[in-house]
Amino acid sequence: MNKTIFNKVLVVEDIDSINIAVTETLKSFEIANIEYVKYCDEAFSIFKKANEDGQPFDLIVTDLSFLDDQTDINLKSGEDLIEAVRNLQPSIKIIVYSIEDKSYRIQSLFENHKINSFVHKSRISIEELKTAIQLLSSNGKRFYSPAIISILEEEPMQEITTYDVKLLTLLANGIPQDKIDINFQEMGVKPNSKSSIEKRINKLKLFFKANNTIHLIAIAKDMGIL
Amino acid sequence: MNKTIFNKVLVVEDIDSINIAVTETLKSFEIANIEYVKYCDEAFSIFKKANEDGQPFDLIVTDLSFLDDQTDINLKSGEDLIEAVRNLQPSIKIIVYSIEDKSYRIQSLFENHKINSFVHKSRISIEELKTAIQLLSSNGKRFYSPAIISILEEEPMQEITTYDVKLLTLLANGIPQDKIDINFQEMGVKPNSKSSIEKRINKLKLFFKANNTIHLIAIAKDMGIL
DNA sequence: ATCACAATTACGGTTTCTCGTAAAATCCAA
DNA sequence: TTGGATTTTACGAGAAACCGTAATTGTGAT
Repeated sequence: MNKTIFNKVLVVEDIDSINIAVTETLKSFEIANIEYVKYCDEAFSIFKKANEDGQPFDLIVTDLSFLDDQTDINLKSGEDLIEAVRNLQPSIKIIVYSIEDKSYRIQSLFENHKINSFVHKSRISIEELKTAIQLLSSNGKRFYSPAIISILEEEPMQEITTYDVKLLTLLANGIPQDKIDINFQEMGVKPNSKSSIEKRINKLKLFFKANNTIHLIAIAKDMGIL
Repeated sequence: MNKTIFNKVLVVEDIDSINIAVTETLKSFEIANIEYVKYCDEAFSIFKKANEDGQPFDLIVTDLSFLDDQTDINLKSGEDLIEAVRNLQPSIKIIVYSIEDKSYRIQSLFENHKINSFVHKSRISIEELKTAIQLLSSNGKRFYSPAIISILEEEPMQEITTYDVKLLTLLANGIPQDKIDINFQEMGVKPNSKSSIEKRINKLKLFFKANNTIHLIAIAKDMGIL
């Protein structure tokens, strides 16, 4: 029992206490080769070497955010790592193990980064991690932490486009509303008149029930959009 | 060796993987009684009972932020728990083990909550946690994670008062600038004329190098002040 | 009590943002 | 291609925020 199809697993997690517990959990499965690292860049170089040596990993368990300890960092986040890894070896299975609970970001993980499972760091996350690995091994099925599923369902959030994110980002960076048209023109972003920008900000305020633009940016920050 | 003066320790940490690793670490010391919980409220009731039974804890290791899983939560954060515990048993030793890295919040922990040590969750935090316990046990000395010391030193941040935080909070909650005077009057906050509020916002914008109020709130959010 | 200095408040002109309306451009179906 | 609807852009009046200055109040030292 506890046998999986996985022979070689890479754990990417910076915080040592979590890294220890996850690695320990993996040992309860009969996995021949478990490696763990605390930096994305290190993870990618180990991954790349294994691939070139004909001994590729078949599962990665990774966090999303990492402390920046040192200079000269190439891959700054789990997203960056996942993208680099997927380019090199599209078939790799990826489980994200993270505290993230913003629907916007989690949806993006599945849609843009094609991750296989998302385990939410929580009071019962080690059990969920085991389940995720079992499911992925036995029939390749995805796993979402149940607590996350309800979050994904309750807020469609499809309303928010990349256009909105660019707009909100400029506002949050202190660009005055009536200078944003210039920025958008330079960036080649399409509806870029003062009027359109004004209207879009208004829609966003309605959507997020914000009293004014300041409130809007605060809400966007809270929701993890910015 | 590895002997400490601590006989009864309470670990308060919601994420199971971390909880496991911390508890395991404590077992490497010769501590007779280690208990661990995943909720602040549960922590306090256990703490209180131990105190009443004449078997009080002499050390608490706690996180700061907790997922809210359930309804009817009394103590919502590590700060709340620490305050409740300090009221009941002022002599208790408290180590905070957290990912927090905002100077504003950490300073407040030492100044307002009189914690004994702060261990920053990091790639080397388990070793630091051991050091913190040893130091506290042998000569009652504080421990700050070295990475945090540099953060505390580089930004004095004493400029930011509770008045500023109240002001920024109202702005972030969508209260228009020229209605804040009314709010402050109702709250009994002292300088509360439109003019003073305006001036204070201006100072904050200078201090944080913000182009406008929107930018200011975004920066405050990023720095963890809000 | 009085003076000097700082903090707080008041106020007016200017800029920026807001909101409604309407013209112009674009898109899509018949 | 044409008409109708939607999207984008333009504009102006009113509201809110910004900025400089000045009046008022408060505080501490003598």
